[in-house]
Amino acid sequence: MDIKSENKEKTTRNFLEEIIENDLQEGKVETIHTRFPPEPNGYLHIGHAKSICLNFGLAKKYGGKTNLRFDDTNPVKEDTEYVDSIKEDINWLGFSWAEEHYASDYFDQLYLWAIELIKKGLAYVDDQSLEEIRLNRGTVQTPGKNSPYRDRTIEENLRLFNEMKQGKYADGEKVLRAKIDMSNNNMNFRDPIMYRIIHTTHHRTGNKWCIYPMYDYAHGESDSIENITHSICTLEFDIHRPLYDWFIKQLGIFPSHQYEFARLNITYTVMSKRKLLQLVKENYVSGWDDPRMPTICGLRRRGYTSESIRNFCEDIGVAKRDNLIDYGRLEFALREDLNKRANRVMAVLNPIKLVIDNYDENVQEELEAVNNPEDETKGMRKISFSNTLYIERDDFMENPPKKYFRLSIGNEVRLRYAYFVKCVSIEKDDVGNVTVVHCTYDPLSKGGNSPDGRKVKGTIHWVNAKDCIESEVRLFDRLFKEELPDKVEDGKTFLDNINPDSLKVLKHCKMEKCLKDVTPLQKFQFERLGYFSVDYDSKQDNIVFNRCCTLKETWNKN
RNA sequence: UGUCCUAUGGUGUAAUGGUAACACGACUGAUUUUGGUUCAGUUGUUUCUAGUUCGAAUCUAGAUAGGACAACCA
Repeated sequence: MDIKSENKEKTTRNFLEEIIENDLQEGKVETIHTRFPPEPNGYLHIGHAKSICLNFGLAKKYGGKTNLRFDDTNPVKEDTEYVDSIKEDINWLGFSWAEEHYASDYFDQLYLWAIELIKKGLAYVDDQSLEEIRLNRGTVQTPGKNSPYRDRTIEENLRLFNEMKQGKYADGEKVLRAKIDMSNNNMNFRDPIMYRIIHTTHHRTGNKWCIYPMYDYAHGESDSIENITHSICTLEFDIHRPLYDWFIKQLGIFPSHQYEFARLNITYTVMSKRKLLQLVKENYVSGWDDPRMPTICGLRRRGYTSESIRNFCEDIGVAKRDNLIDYGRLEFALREDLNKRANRVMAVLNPIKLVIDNYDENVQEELEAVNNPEDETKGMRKISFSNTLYIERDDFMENPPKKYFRLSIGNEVRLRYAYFVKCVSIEKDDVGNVTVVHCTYDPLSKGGNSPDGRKVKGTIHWVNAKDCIESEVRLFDRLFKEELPDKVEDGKTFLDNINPDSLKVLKHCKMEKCLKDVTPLQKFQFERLGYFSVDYDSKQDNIVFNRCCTLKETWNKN
């Protein structure tokens, strides 16, 4: 354990750590200050977790701090429902922010700075329509054309901008633009829009404003106001950095700097908020927290621990090249964590009755079982045993293949923590399905070992049919059939790649009675089956378990 | 037919001009009262071409490939 954690200690640095260490060393900054800037227009997903771990992790590592700032500059998409869920998820992940801010807190300051830019001749009010602006912007290969309103006087711009703020104009009638360069190779420099008119109630500022700043104008300034030293974002903002720097330079304010990393992609999942929203709105899943969703709340409900998610984010590293992480990496992180912390218990998902012919049907005895072989402190528990049990239907075969270690007629196996049993006969129904497996047991093998030293190859799990409880179990498979759900032929969408069999609900599963008083999110390993987490839908008389993931299977791979 | 970013095993990530390594996966084997865990081992890598250098994954140039950019989104 010590050796392992020592080995895990990282001796190398990623590119962001290098930048920070250089900045610290050269005295460019005294201490670092990062921020996590979600727009409250959707739930956080595993890609955000990477960003959260980076921003909070880096600050923590170098003794700095991290702000939470909601990037709420577009009232038509944003809602307090989302700010609440975002805060909950960050906390659950195990991070706490130094300060909580909203871009909307800075609307007054931003407005003043816009006036300053107008006065410097660096911004103007444009009357062109949306279409005209788009047309005159040119393309990536051809330069744009100056707006006919580009050379209005400062006085006129000031008056018009004020009238925009007063609500004198309708949505889309006018915008405020930075006056930069309509033929710049970087499209972001072709007189980017700073303010647009939106007559919509904002979740925080209500109806105070009808003009709202665009991302490019608001983000860098917000960073600057908060003295953010390292503004870390994803690669697609790389091309915005020159503009980010331009506004800060023209305003002469605190020079925050932006650094970009490659966003997380995982096989068999989609990560865009728009698409996740669509899955929710169109009922492909039960909600943002559906256990098949890659959202933080979905993963939580699926049974992921925050530690496993943090470990995952640490393991995958960070760089500037595009990446596609195997879904199995996430599962590995979960298994690694749950193996240590989840108590083991026996449950039969697809039951078949097993009757022990030579065991007294009036007797019920108690046997001892280990709660967690990886953690002695978890102790032991009693499990009850009788002549009538349930075992997994898969654990019996009438005509077993070559390397089958489980029950078949004439074969002996160990019932975990109980006895050796040998199958002597079976019963079938009219259509030929096996209904009862009859066995004899070896009384001397109590606890699972025979005094004569004879070995059995297989050990199977079971529950006592006479006092087990029943519950519901939900099994999940990947939500999409394709590794890259977004990669589709013309005319198709990612929705065409949805896996129709991603949810399987099992009722009347048989459980050890010790599971009767569980609470949501409590986790167990059902021996030989996988890790399971108690779902929020659980009722006193119908506990629901979600399968987090299976155990690793090293046989039967085809 | 523009500008910018990127290119290391199957997948990720290191190596900061000096022995290409770590994790996951895959495959062997050992241990095992979970076909789990654990342990030991095997497999397999610098996109290409030229240049600089005693020496290049690393620096330079070109090529190729992938990605980003033409929202009154963030």
